[in-house]
Amino acid sequence: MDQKISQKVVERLTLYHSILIEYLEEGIEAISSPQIAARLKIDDSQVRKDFKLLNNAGKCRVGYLVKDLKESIENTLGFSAPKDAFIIGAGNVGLALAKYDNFTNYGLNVLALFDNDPIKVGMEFDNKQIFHISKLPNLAERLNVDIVILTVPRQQAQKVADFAVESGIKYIWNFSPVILRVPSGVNVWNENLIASFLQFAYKNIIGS
Amino acid sequence: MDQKISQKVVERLTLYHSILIEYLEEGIEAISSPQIAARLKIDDSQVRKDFKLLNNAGKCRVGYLVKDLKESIENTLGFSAPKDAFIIGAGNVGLALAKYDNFTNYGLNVLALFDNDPIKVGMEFDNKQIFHISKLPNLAERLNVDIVILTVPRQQAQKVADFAVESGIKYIWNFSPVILRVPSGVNVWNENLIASFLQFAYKNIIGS
DNA sequence: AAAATATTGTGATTATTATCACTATTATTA
DNA sequence: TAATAATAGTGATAATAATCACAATATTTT
Repeated sequence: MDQKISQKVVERLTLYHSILIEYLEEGIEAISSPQIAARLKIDDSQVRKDFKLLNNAGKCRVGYLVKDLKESIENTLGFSAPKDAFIIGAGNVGLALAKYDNFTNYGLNVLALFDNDPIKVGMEFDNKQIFHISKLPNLAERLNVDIVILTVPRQQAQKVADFAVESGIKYIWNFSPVILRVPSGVNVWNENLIASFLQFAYKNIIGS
Repeated sequence: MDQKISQKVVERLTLYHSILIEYLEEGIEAISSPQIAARLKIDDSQVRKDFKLLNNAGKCRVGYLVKDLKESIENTLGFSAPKDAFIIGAGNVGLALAKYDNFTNYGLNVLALFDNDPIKVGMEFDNKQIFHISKLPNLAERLNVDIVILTVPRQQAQKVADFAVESGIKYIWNFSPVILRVPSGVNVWNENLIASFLQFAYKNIIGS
């Protein structure tokens, strides 16, 4: 599949999706590009061009069918292709994500958690067992998991990431505020909450 | 202050900052643009142009001073201008963020949490009290707080946001997967974790 | 001291992204 | 039925962002 859709567009697709859920719940069948654009404070032609990429045609004077559009976005973003993952780090963030069971509806199944704290190991959270980190290589191979959500403290992040890579992990969703060094072939996505707040603060509070 | 620095640059500044912390901890005094660029897999001239915006000069054949650069970024991003905030929603995500005490080092002080669950109200978490949501207007005014971190379930997000706005809140860091409707003058920053994962998955797993 | 090398700083170029302006179409209203 | 209005679709244009290329400079090596 050719990556014809840019990251910018993918980001907007997720925003459109949130709005479509709302419309669906309200029982509204059609939505127009100016309506969406107004909600997101963007240009309406942008919205139409994005939908064009999904091969989702609208109807003049009516708009787009909410149901079809939602399904188009879900197909494009891979909701229906379930991906199994582990969480490494059973701290507050790790546990919060483990209970975020909505993930499953979006194609992400968290199968288990890992930690090195003997008190946590053996416990269960939201039907997910917490294993000792040493069990990672074995379970990753047996369950064929190559995605981890990394929520360990900053100081341990690189070391744990190295271990995950040795265990065959190919995709790391990294919540530690660290730029991980990984070999080529391994993909990292950074979710730095503090950094995100700083961007918000700069845009709205400081830099204006 | 004129907003001379674009969001894209601000985003990179937060990434540079993570790397600078690492260098500082290792006791390395200088860092070069190619070093940073290699870590982030971006162009080195990009790094230099970003630093130029901070008025932070480098030295040929040596690079930039880690300490100075880090301070420049922190000044620009407002680390030293403390901002008080409330968390609304004492669920898993809310509690995880409340314990994320690193926030304080980055200029964000969480003063208290709010919830509508009578069991949670009155409890304390990481020295932060959980108040009933009805106390929000009063406390926001008394403590002069106009920033909230919204971590309530999707179904209640808009209603709670409306209430927060009525209470004088001007900045909402929104963790609910909902596009909030707010009056002009109120700023929303969306942190949709599921959407973020979908972007990651599309980029690396699906769309390639 | 001279040559080689690594690095900054930056103008020029290219690529990407967003906006504008307009036509075609379809539903609604007079 | 004709006029009006709202909307999709889209090429052209503008704005923004990233990359390239290279001169200037400082350090290191020979």
